[in-house]
Amino acid sequence: MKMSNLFVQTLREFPSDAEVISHKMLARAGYIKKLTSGVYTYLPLMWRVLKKIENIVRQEMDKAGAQELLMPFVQPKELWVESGRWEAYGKELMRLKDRHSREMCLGPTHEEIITAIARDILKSYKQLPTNLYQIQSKFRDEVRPRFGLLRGREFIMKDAYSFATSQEDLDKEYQNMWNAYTSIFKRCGLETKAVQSDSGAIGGNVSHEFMVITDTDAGENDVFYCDECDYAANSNHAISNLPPAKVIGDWEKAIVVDTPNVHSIEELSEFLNIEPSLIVKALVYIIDKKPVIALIRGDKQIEETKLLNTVGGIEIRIATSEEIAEIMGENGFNAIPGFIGPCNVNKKYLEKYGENKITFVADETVKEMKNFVIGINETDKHLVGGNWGIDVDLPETVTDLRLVEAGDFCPKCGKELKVTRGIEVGNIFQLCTKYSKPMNAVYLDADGKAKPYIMGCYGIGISRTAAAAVEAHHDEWGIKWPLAIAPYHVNIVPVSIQDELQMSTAQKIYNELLEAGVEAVLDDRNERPGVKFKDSDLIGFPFRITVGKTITDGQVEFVTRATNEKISMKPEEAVKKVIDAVKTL
RNA sequence: CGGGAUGUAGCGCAGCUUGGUAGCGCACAACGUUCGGGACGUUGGGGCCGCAGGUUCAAAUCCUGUCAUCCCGACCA
Repeated sequence: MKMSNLFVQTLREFPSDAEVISHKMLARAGYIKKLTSGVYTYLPLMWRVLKKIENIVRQEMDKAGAQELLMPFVQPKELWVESGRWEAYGKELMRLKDRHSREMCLGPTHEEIITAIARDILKSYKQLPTNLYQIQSKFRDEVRPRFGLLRGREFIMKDAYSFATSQEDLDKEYQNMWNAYTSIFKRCGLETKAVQSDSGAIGGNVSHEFMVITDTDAGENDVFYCDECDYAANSNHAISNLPPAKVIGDWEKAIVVDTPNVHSIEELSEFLNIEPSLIVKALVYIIDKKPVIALIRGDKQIEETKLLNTVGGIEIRIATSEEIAEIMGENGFNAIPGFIGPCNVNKKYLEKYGENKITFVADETVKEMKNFVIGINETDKHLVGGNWGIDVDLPETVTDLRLVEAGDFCPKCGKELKVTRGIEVGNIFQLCTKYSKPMNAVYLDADGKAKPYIMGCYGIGISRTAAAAVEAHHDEWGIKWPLAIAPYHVNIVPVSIQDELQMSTAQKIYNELLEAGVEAVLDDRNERPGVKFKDSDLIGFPFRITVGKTITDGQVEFVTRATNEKISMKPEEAVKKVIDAVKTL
């Protein structure tokens, strides 16, 4: 490709609406153009990168025995009603109506469709196991799209779905996909860590996310990991053992004390001069419009995903002061946050809301607490020296709701956990019968009985992987693409196109590389050398061959973008170096 | 959905306080001088100043509404 023909416009400045480095770089280097919030055009350079990632994914998926197909992007409501997700998926599902007022949606993922296809075709255990995948644009109407390609609304995804007759076969396929993913990301030049995660709206039991580790804002997930063993988990799923803390108070018996204007755990611990770990913290949440009060040890935080899963809800948020007053405010109690508690709750307002009555849940940390401090739903008062079963009833539901912190102990080996940020580029789920059962997707087993498929699903964000690669590989001058996913392998830059020897040598190098199957660009523009070098660095060609004045001595300059190392050598050596590097792919 | 901000040429911005019919840099086109890390000069093309109302002789500028975009929070494959 001649640079003069390449459809690209690099910018002198970063666009003002870009926040993270991958977005800034890709926009400035002419890879992407925003159409509307969270929706981007992939310009020719970007499309080449995406196709390369797709091809790596395709090769590894095919090698792993999966078969590619392509499902429709627009989907009918009926299938989503069958799976129960027309209600459950929430506002992220982009819904629309056709001219007959039939309700449809844009595919955010394809479990419903693939399950419907499978049940029509996979009738016998003899056809199983099998794994089907596609690479396609998805649409999710994100509340707040941001970070360019990292969290767009429209994005390209590879999604695979496996069908098996047993948990053993699912386990096998899960491991098979795990291995394929490891190869895929490695080939893309990305270091990833597989971490345990919550399965979210997709549902199911076991799941792992493949994270590109990056300690920047672009990493939207907190990952807890252990250096000593292989434990690693997303914060929404991580568990830990706690360092010792004081959980038994010094009070002889339970008494109510005045705690005027004390609204937070911090203030309360200061006021009473005690450890926060002696206080039972009560937080009022609204989950799917119903009030939920969650109890946890005062020095710990609630992990909302865990709470949501415990209650079985979809939408979660902290209640407003007004709502707390509405829900809890009775008997002269102002219901100011800070004095809420599970005890002393008037039966009247437990029942007042009918189906929306208050649910109480507790984190495991509170169970072991004794002689503790707790809110009793009375303004400016707390109970000290309280005990479960005597002064306060422990909620029926006691489970892990706690957000892990760095410094907690690894649940596997007991060493201290560390935290880092990660970009999720892939995930694998064991769905089991989550979709096959409600959708009545069954096969006939050897014993002649109809059984639901044991399913798994496996996703890779193609466009997100490209952005993550930029996050991982760049410097102040621009992108440093890994060779395997770079839009072109090499850029050949004659310093002056007026110089006949420079130009003819560059042209010769270019021709030789093209003939060898190398993806080369010849910068034949009548620009000053500085412009060409800046563009070359910004666009991120893995190699640059500069043909300048030293060509009179038979030398060209060979630049490796990854290290910015420059070496003087003969043209034929430079050609060989590029060909050799490309051969390793 | 809460809080904050911004919409003026492809990109980055000024002009708005104090209304008088739009400007700068980059990019683009032409010519000339340049030519190893984003050159310089001259000339030129490109804007319903987000949109709709209102006030006014006159609105990019003041008022109201609306839409869009971005940031923080909330939420999240």
